[in-house]
Amino acid sequence: MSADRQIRCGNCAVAKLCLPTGLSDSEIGKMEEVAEQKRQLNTKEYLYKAGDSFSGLYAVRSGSFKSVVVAANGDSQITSFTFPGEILGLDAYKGKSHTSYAEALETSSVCALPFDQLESLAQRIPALQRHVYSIFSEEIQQENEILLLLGKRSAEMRMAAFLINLSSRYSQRGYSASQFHLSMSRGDIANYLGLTVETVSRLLNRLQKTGAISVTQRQVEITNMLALSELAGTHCAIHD
Amino acid sequence: MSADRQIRCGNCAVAKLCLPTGLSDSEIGKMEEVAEQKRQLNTKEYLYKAGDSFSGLYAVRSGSFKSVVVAANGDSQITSFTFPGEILGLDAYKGKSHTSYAEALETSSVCALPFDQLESLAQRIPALQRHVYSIFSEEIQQENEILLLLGKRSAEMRMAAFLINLSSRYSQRGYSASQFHLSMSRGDIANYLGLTVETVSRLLNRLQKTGAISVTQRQVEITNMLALSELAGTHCAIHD
DNA sequence: TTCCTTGGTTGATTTAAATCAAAATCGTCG
DNA sequence: CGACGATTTTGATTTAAATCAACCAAGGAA
Repeated sequence: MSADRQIRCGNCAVAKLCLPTGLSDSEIGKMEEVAEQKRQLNTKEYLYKAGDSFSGLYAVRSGSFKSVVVAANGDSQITSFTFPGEILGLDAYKGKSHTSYAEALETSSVCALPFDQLESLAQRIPALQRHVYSIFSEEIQQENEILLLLGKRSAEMRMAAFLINLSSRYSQRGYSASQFHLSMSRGDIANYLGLTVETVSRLLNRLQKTGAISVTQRQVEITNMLALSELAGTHCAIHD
Repeated sequence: MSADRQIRCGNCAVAKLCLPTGLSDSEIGKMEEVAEQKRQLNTKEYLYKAGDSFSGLYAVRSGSFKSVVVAANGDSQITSFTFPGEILGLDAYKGKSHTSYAEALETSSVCALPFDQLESLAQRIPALQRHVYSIFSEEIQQENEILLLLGKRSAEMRMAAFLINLSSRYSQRGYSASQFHLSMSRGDIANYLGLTVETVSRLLNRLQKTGAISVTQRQVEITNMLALSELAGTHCAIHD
């Protein structure tokens, strides 16, 4: 357990994403006391399952996850993919148990942030408090965007928007915006976008034929970002 | 301004929904100091518009609202309907400006909760702090449910689930679970459910023909709740 | 009253994406 | 290595819901 706590937020690669800016060294030290290193997770391992009691939030250090809600009749919907520096488990605070499960898409590691400790630390560090609110608020914003995608967009627009979203998140993390590896299966993409695997496969093919992207298995290269964003309909239409 | 502050949470009909339980009288008093009465809004008036700077949250006292995100190309998606006792404006904390607009669906009134004051009060009243987290967390849970609806459900299932959702929210507020008035237009319902007006109209008609509901203009009566929930697919399928 | 406008319904037709079906490719494990 | 299962692709067919097109009813304004 003591070994588990060897967390150094100060030199963590993703701290700039999961910690508020402008914390003093001593405040970072307090944060490090709260954060616990969780075990590494292998592909398909669960970080938590639906119904698990809520203990706190998780900050992804490496790898990636999918969050899935399951309906009474068994069918499920991926509500988000989570990358390093992003936070998991926000749905569970109310009701004190998880309403979704989180599954590792590849070998991944997380920091556990026990909520009671985070809460009392945030009580004393206003910047942290505000950061916690920001995290919640950002999650809501993101879900609003997906709602827009699922409610109003064609299959092709969804696919294009999805790739652009991934691209910008990778580049935020210092990776290439134009070349990246999909950690999720075609089935996962389909589920997330409210489509079928077949449609996803065909769409990737079509986007490749039009020259917007180039796909080899799970390796994606965006070869024409402008074309892709026009397909996504995310650029401003008022220009002619 | 002084008149505007005549808020009495202590005897507000919806306080049990928007305040945490178990606050002392003096704590309720503090809350009343923070809450400002906002003007009444008429149908189609905006509580806030996209881009408005974030000042705080709003608790609906009476009436109802729709929250709408607008895409770059102009099309819009209703992300939620909000009823008395529920909270509006959660998307805006991060970034300090609203990413959606909120429009009154009927004559409505709200309490404004300036976030900086709410924040510092919550800092001193842990129960309130936890309540604020709960509100955020619940919002995320609700959006997850709609995501499931939009991603995986047929038009009929969406419609049935929508009516059941409204029914349970009305009954929570002490109104009839089986008879209620829709404050939103067919177009709003269609937009929210990712359908067209025509489809919504046809579906309501079909549900009426099967005997699950009875509709006259915006007045709805659920005549067979079991049938409706079977159509919604929300009941547990493991029973035969 | 009559003319508009807005909201809602109904019917015919089209189409995007699902479904059904099969083959190809990949990964991994004995 | 070969074989089995899982994932992905490709093709043919179906279908649920969108689109297109009238039409109707309820208010408001003139």
